[in-house]
Amino acid sequence: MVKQEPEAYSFAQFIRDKTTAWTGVRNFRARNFLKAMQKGDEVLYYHSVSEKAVVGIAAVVKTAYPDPTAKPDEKGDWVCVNLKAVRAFPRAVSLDEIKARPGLKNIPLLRQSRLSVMPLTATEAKIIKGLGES
DNA sequence: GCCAACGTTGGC
DNA sequence: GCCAACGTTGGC
Repeated sequence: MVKQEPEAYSFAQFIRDKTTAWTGVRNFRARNFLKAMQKGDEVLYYHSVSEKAVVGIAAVVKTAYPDPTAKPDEKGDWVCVNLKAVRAFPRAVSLDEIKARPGLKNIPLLRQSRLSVMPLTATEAKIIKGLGES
């Protein structure tokens, strides 16, 4: 799952762009999760702050490579991945709904709200997709 | 290498 | 707009 403020880069914009480079991640843990992404992996797209809901699905089209927006003197080897927008959910899955699901109690989104890139188990992803596409 | 101070993020 | 949580920075 990746997280983004809709004011900064909304899923609607992402759909229009079709693909995007997921750059600008400057957190070590988030970076490690970026590096772990495999081509074809599904990515849930969460709108933070003003909307607080999972709004759609994307997919990894290119695995981690050096982030072109990172300055050479910035410490850490920052990476980005390329994502493609797959589809918007017919119905956004709100943070409240996620909190209400016992099966989603342990997702990093709830446990560590500031992490911008995080892994989900297959089961967790399935529950959220089930809600969003029902 | 520890820890206080500060900045940022994100939920409320 | 506030504040808690977290990460980062800098003094010691």
